[in-house]
Amino acid sequence: MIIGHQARTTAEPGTGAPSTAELTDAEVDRLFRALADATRRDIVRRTLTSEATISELAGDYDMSFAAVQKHVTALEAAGLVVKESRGRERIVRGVPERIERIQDLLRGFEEIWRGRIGRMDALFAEDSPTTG
Amino acid sequence: MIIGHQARTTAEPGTGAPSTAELTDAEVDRLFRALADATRRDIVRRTLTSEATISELAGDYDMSFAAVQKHVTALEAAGLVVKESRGRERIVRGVPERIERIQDLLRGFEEIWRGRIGRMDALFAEDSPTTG
DNA sequence: TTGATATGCAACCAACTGGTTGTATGTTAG
DNA sequence: CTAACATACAACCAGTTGGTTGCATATCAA
Repeated sequence: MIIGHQARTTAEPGTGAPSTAELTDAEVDRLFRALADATRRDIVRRTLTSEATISELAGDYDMSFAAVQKHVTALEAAGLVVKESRGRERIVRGVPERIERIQDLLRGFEEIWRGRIGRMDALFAEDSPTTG
Repeated sequence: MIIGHQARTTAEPGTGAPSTAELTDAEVDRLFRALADATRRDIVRRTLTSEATISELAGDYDMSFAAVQKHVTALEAAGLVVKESRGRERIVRGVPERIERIQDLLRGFEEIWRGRIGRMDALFAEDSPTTG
């Protein structure tokens, strides 16, 4: 069906994480990979409800400060959180728009197979008049 | 907020991919990781619309048969596709329920921050009677 | 049986991940 | 200034990933 799927979307805007605009394959990769870790999912959940410093986050997981810091960096690269400097601290906040973006992506998948079902319905409709 | 987040759900049902039942952290990991690759996303898209053999899939990507085979194995382990034997061929089909499951997960995230907004609305409601 | 096709699987490899420790730098408190 | 705190970052390491090739096995076609 598709061979050059790695060059589907527009060029990379700079490996950053823009809020609007199409996502490149690499960005979608980063997005899903960032969520493929329970600690990172938990950090996202946490920072969606209330902001937290890296120290606060690090205090709640059974790993080093540096490890948590790297998780936050991965989430930031994926655009799932943003960091803001406040004095010597870094405030981490979840980015709901990014979650919605993933939902959009999956809705795309959903439409694909809904489309298949729709076609099946059409076939049934040719046989029986009231196939709901 | 949560420390023992790795032991939230029920025990693993056998590293398989059941259609119903709660997903363990490890299963969610596998699910997101499986989607963190453009080739695998493309295979899922393809097999959601129409089934395909491994050979057919392998023919469309610029990599070896074995590589595509491993991608399919990863997707199968994540429950995103199922394989069925038909003679010497293996028919690969996408599993829409699994996509829906991820949507459910993300909807959980959405509710978290919607909850925050809801609380903000409540605060505004105390000040002005017709906010929204 | 023979040959072509479709798959499965193991061994191998480079690159990446997810953790560690150590050190440097910037910021706040006395 | 000095000490404590918060962060950044580099180096290191074991395990995983994503690709390869080669070989074994099963099925289909003559």
